[in-house]
Amino acid sequence: MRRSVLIVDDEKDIVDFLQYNIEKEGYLVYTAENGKKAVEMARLVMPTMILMDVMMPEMDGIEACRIIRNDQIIHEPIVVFLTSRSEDYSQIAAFDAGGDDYISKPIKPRLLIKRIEAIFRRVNKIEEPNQISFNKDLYIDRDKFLVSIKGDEMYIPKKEFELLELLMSKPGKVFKRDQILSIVWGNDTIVGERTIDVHIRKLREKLGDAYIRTIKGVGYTFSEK
Amino acid sequence: MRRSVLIVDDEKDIVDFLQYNIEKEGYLVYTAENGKKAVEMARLVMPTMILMDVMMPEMDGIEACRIIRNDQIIHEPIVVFLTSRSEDYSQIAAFDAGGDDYISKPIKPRLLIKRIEAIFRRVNKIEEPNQISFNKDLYIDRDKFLVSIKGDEMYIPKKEFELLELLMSKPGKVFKRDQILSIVWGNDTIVGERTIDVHIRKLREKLGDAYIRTIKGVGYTFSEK
DNA sequence: TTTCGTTATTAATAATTAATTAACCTCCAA
DNA sequence: TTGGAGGTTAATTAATTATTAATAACGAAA
Repeated sequence: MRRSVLIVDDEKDIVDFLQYNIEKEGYLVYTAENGKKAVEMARLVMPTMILMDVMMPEMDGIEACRIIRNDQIIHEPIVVFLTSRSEDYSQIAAFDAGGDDYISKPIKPRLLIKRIEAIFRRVNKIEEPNQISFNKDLYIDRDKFLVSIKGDEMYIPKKEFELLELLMSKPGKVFKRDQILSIVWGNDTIVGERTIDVHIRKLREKLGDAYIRTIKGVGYTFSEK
Repeated sequence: MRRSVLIVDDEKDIVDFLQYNIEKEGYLVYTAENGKKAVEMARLVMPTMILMDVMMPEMDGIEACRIIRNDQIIHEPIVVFLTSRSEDYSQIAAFDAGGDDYISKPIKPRLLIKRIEAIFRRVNKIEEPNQISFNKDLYIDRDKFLVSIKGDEMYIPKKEFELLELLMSKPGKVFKRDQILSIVWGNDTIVGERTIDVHIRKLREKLGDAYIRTIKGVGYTFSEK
C-alpha cells in the first residue's frame, strides 16, 4: 500500500513547502489547515503518517492527536509533531497525547525526508530507538539533542548535532563536503568554505579525535580509529 | 550527447556571468532574454537544462515553464529557476509550474557549477554500484573511499583512488595515457609527462606489482599478472 | 526591549598532506 | 650503442584542512 502523509499546519507556506518535498519522495500527500479539519481528513483518507504543527487556531495539534488516538475509524496513523525548538513544554504534551515523534523547526528538506523514512522504518519494525549508537561508549539521542560518550551525557549545539547525526547515520561512508553542506545547511544557504571544518573541530573537541576521520580532498567519515 | 544549458534572464550582466562560468565547464550554452524567447529557443535547440530567472518582462519564468512543460516538441529539459533569496513565494509557484529545482541569487560561480552537476546527477539518477571488486582479495568501495586488499583496508589519496577506479572499471582494457589524463585529470588541466607514472608507482607500492600492467607505447591496464 | 550568554560563521594563518615536477635511471628494441 | 619510453626518487609546489580568534547572529531571560 502506498504510504500517505497528512500535513497539518495553519501556515500555507509551510504546508506547501512540506508538500513539495514529501511528494517529491513519492509519498501521497494530503493537507489540512487546523486540528479540526485534520481529524476529518484523517477519517476520510486514513493516512499512514500525520505531520502536524502543535500550535494552530481552531484546534491545536495536541487536542487533535487525542481525538485521533481515541477514534475507532482512523487506523492508528503515526503522528509526528512539528515544534519550534524552544517549545519544550509542548513536546511533553505531544507525547502525552500519543505523538510518536516530533521534528523541530526550522525544517531542512533532506533531513526531514531522512527523518520520515527513519520513523516509518522504526514504527514498522517496532524496533530501532530514537538513538543511533556507534558502540557502547558513544551514542546520540535525537529526541534530546543529547550525546553520550563513555557515560558522559552532554548537550551539543544544533548544527554540531546535525552534522554528527549525519556522519553517524552511515558509519564508514565518506560524506563529501558538498553533500554535508546541502544536507545539514540546506541548498540555499551559502556558507564559507571553512564552516564545516570548524564544526568538525568542535565535535572532535568533545568526542575526542578517535571517531571522525578526514578524507582529504573528499570529506569526512565516522568510524573508529 | 553534449549537455547544453539555456540561460534565460533579462539582465545581460547576469546572463554573461552565467554563460562565462558554465561554458568554462564545457557545457554548450544558449541564451534568451525573456520567457517568450526562451520558449522559442528551447524548441529550436532542445537544451538539457534551462536556467531561468523567475521575474522577467514580456513573459516571466513561471509562465514560460508551464508552456515548456506542455510542449510536445521540447524534450522535457530540466528546468531550474533563479530566485532572489527573499522571494520565497515564487519558489513555490516555480515548483507548481513544473520546475525541477531552484538556485538562489546571489550566485557564486563555484557553487553554481557544483549545483548544476548535482542536478544533472540527480535527475539522471544513474546509480553506479558502490563497490568494484576484482577478486576477493581486492576491491574498492566508492562510498567509503577505501581500498581493501587481502583484508587490509586503506585510504588512498584522491587522485590515486580515481586512477585506480578508472583502471578497475574495465579490467583488461588498456587505457591510453591521454585517455587517463582526460578522464582523471580533466581536459583543461595540463600536467607533465611523468605525473601518471608517479601515481601508478604509488598505487603499485600499495597494491603490489601484480595488478597494474604497463603496455609500453600505449598505456596501462588492470589485470592479474 | 535590552542584555547576556551561547552558537554559528568568517577570516587569517598554520599545518599537513597530496600532486606535480625535475632530474636521473633502467630497460629494451632497432 | 643509443634513443625512446617508462620507472624512481626526492624536492618543490599546490591544495586542502586545522586551528584560533574575532565577530555576527540568535535566543532566553530579565
